[in-house]
Amino acid sequence: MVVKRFKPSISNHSSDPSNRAPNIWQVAKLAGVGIASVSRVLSGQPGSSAQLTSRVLEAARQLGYTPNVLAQGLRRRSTRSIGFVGSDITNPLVASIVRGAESVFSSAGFSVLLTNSGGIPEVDAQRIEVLRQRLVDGLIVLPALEDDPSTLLALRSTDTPVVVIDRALPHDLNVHYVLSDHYNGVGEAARYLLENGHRRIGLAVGRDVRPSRERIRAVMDAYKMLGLDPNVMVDSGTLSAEHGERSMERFLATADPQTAVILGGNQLLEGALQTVRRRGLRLGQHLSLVCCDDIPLGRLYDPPIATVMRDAGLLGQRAAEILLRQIEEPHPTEPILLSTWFELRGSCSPLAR
Amino acid sequence: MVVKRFKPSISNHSSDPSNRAPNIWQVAKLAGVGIASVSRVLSGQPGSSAQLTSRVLEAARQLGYTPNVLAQGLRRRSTRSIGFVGSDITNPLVASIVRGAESVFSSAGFSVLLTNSGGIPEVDAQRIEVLRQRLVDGLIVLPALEDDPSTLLALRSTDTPVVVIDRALPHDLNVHYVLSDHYNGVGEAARYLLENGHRRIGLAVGRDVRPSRERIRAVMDAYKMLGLDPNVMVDSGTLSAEHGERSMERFLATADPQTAVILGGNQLLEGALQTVRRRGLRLGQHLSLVCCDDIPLGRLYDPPIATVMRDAGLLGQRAAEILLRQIEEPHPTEPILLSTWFELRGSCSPLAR
DNA sequence: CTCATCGCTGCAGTCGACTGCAGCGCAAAA
DNA sequence: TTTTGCGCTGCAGTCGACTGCAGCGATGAG
Repeated sequence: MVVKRFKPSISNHSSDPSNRAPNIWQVAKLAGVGIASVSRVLSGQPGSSAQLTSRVLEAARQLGYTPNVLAQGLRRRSTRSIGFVGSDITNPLVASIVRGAESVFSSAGFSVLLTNSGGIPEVDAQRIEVLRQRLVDGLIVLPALEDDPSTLLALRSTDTPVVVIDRALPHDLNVHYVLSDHYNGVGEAARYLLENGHRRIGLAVGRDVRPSRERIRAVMDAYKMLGLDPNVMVDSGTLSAEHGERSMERFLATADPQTAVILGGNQLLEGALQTVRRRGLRLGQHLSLVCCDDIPLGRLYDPPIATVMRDAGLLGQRAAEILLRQIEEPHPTEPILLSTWFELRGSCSPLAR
Repeated sequence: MVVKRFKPSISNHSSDPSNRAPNIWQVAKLAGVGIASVSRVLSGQPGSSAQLTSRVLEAARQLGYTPNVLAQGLRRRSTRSIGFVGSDITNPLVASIVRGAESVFSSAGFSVLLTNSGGIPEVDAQRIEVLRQRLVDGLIVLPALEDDPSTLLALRSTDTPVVVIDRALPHDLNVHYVLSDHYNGVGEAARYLLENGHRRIGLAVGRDVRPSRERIRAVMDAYKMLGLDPNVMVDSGTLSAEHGERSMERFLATADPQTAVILGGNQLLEGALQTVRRRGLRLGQHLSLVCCDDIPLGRLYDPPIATVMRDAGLLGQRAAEILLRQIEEPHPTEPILLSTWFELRGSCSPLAR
């Protein structure tokens, strides 16, 4: 007798059984069919007559039944959820990535667990661990550092597929990559500057992660490509307004000040502009400025900020697509490289001389 | 014999049992104690000797055991997860709210399921339904509309606590509120404008939701407060750059153009500035502009954009705190009202005349 | 009339943790 | 020595869905 399940529970468990969500047994009873049949119909398995199918669906509809995802997950060993680990959703770039990924996931019936690490590697690690415990079916990560032991350990002890965005982790990690081709866009920008007379370029970058390295390499190579001796002042730090402000000061405070500056990250822009304003400089006149990653008002700033653009939403979408494919069936993949491009705007101009 | 659990399974279930995560039985075996004791120790229930406790903890540590959240959730009827329903994480305001909420939740051991509706009420409803099926312990919602039947139906059929941010839903809904005091901040702004000679104020707002209504009321009341006849041109629509652009055109295209404009939402700013630029106007000179909700570059724009500010992160934090308290024990609450304030910047100035 | 086939049912075990209960061993108190 | 009590164990049932298996009734073919 299955009915025993519904006699008053011995346990003093919290909620009143009467207002509990309907379960599969109630559907089976109402439809006058077996539990196995309900399960098979609702999971879309073949081998049920049309009549059986419609009776089950009707009963489920009447009761407003939806399978309990916990029980389902326990049995099926999958939660149809994925975890996102990023520094800070407040960064428009990260927000766009999440947005792009979430739209792909939600149409595939997956939910996204969002976490923020504040750019602290240990927190990255801790969040990855939490998501592992939550049995997510996959992870999208944008770690603060590429070689932090705790982060790497956490990633290694995860056995779900992982897609890493815009970072290059040690080769022994079994992860998949979606990367931006910073080299290309920043190269374009640097070549524009060099071809227009600039010779001293300041480059502010974040910590030692792939985007920073690629940007440095791109600027260096631009000099070489044009047969010039590289003369780049690189200032690295953590991406923040303060760093932008400090870098800009450093670039301008030398005996031979830089005539052009490339900011490797939109978080630097606010601080850099602060300095520009404080010094009473006019962009595109006294100084050429390029920023990496678009910012809403960048195009409307006076002058508009020349920018190395990329499609952040696409980054998230691609990551989601790869992850879904990996969840379906794991297999090795080549890193995906998405383009960036230089958009010339008023903050950049030929060197007046 | 509990051991039978570990003989080769009859079912052809997918994953190899050998690399499965350890379960409570394995911990009990290794520690040489009973399952019940392991459970009690790990759930922090009293009545275990220090020795038992340490043996259990040691065994759990050795195996790298963490309780299976699905099994736990199934039994305990709670997932320690909450759902966030918002229009678009790409909006910096929403991002800050999520960030604020997430930090509170994660330190309480809760995870956040993020969804985006794109501002479409039916999608709001669908997302709420998905989250209900996922058995979230609570919801934070920022619905696109206040009276959409599908959204309201979805909210009504949810039996977890709900916190609504910046919206006023029908009274019969059993939800909790965290609101911004738009009336105050916009009122300040309007009074500043009126006291400085402006008489024709354009007000662009979003759809008919609480913030829009409060902003309209605030501007109207500002006129009355100063003994003036309200002369406000209100243009409502969906918050977007296009709407900002159109509104601004309308405000300026009349025989008696508005001399000051208040934008009820930062998404309008980009479009509005577009129009300003196209018409060759100088803010703070030919036209005074106030924007609601700060934008990163707003302060550095030339001229800086006067803004009705609010602490969006706090909005999220408060919502999270209320929700956690409701999850612990449901009880009625008063709406929480968080302040907004007017920050005068260069885009606003006394009417030259 | 018999036998095979088809469509379905009911059973029972499984996923992993939780918990009320009976009971046991040991130690201290009576 | 008996009693009491504490700390713990083992059992079994529970949460809800899934699934392999045996089997049953109806149908149609031989």
